[in-house]
Amino acid sequence: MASCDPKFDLEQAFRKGIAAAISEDAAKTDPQIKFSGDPTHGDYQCNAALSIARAIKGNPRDVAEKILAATPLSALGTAEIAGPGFINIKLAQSALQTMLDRVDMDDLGIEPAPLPHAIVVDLCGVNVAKQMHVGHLRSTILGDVVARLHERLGRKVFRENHLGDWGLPIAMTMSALRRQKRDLKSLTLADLNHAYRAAQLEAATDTAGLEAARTRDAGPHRVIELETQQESAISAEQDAKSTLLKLQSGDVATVAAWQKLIDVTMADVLEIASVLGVRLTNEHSRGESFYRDKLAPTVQSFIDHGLAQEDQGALIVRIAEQERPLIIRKADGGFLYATTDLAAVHYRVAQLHAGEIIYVVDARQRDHFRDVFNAIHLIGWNKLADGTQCKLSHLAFGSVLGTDKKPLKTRSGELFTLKALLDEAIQRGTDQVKLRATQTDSPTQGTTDHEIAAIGRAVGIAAVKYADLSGDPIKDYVFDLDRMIAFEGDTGPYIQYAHARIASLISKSDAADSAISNSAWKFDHPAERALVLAILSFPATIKSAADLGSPQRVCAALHELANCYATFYQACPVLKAPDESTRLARLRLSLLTKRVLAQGLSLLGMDSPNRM
RNA sequence: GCGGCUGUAGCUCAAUUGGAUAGAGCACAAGCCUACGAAGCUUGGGGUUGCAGGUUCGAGUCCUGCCAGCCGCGCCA
Repeated sequence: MASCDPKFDLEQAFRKGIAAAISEDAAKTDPQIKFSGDPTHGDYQCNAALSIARAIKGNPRDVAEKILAATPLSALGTAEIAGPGFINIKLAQSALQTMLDRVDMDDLGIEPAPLPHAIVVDLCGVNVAKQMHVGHLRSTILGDVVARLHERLGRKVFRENHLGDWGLPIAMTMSALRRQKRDLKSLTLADLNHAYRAAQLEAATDTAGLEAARTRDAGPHRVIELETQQESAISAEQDAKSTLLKLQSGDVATVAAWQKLIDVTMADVLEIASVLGVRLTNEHSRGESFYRDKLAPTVQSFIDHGLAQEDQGALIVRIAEQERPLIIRKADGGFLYATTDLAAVHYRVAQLHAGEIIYVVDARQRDHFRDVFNAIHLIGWNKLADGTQCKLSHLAFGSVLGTDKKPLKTRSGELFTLKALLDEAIQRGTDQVKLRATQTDSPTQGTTDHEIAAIGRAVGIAAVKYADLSGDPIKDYVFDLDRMIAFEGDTGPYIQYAHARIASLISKSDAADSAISNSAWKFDHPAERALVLAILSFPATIKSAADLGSPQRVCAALHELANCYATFYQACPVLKAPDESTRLARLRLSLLTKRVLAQGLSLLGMDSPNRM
């Protein structure tokens, strides 16, 4: 099967050239084929001559000459040497046509790249009783897109929603609810969230205050005052601990209440996932409680391997060259977050046969994951049955900040909920679609209310997701409602717009599909050529986006493609092309662009409506 | 104190992992709907890439040292 990737073909050719002109050794290094940003430099360039020249102490231009002379470019195109030793390549029309034929198939040139083992994507990670806020958007959609990319390449993916459904916080919430005498039957997530926050405040606030007062030698009156406040917190904590004990020992009423909290939380999570177009259902939920029976054996394994030791009553794992150990059992005998994560890795490798586990989790947990991964390596739980090693990676993302660069809060002091954001986005999207549908000459005129709602939703959601996915995940980002729900410029709706425009063009053309798909490729105008190159680079972008876990690459490629199309659309009349063969060729190019755009949007979990 | 991340146009972000003149969007200014959707296109202004060194044909990218901001740092998750 011919390749549809100019870069790949050029790499093959230049490797041969380098092997013949320099040495087999030199050919093993990257031939450094890059897409030319500047069309005056050709389509692609080979930058290998410069680094090879240094290695063999030769003159870069001479080296480039030699390499080029030995490179079997043949039908691929022509090349010339420029600057200090760049080899600029202009691809031949015939070669591009062959590649277009390859892309213009059912798989759009994206060939399967399966892996021997499954990939686990740990995403979403909400806590029971906590409402999803905008911070959860990132883990959920980043994880979903990473999963989609791997799935598209034919890889087995497990989406694991490592729900925070076990431990003291949930017990605190339960005991708070009981003390408030809440009827669990009519419980909403907002109530839960409220109780959760109240419980957190009760327990946390004044511990910190008291500590501070003591360490800073505050006056005795202040300390006593705080200690008095502390008493209620302590009694609340006692109550929570006894609730936790009941839960852990399987007390029927407590377990039933616990299940109720999970149900209420999950109903909301799954609804949001559905609105977001994220593939996440109940079957992907494997929360902390799933591992509860595996915690003691996990700790025992570390003891048996001689990796755990007691320290100040707690059980710790020492990690080389690191001052702070990883605590796997508390002095009171309880287990921690880290214990659960260790057990989860074990399960995922041993039972799910994961060749890679990708944790899509907040960057603040970096140290935690580093320690857990190190502990896993120590005990060897990353080894698969066939002897290969599971790769443990943390796809860390930054925090969501307000425009004042402080943690996001609304005026009331409540966190901005994810639901509120999505509702607003859908509302604005719908308003916009509705407005356009009433304008004369609008292609959406006569659209039913039902369709308008569907399109408005697609546009609004795409805007929000694109805003989050198009940047580097590691950076904190400033939450700006207007920016996240923008429909113009470098946005999701911009891509959708290019797609809808093409759909409208094709339907107006009255050309039979077969006539379009049987026409000959033709692209003489620079805008057409740029569009062709953008199409051809897409499959490789998908592969690298999957391997690097970078959805932003997909966004950038789609924006580039949509932008090339917009320029082409402006410069090259399609329906009123000068002659029939040009008309059909441009229709074919448009149709292929439409399919690639739809594919890209789908990988980002966005709809591609035909009208908007 | 120790460790990590970040610093690019007025604002929000890119930069094919060391390549040629650092690019987009927003905002601003000027054009383009009697050719197919103006959620669009074209053009313009706007930069000492936090600072100072270093490595080399070549640095926003790698190294060293500073500065600033954010985050993390034993029995919460």
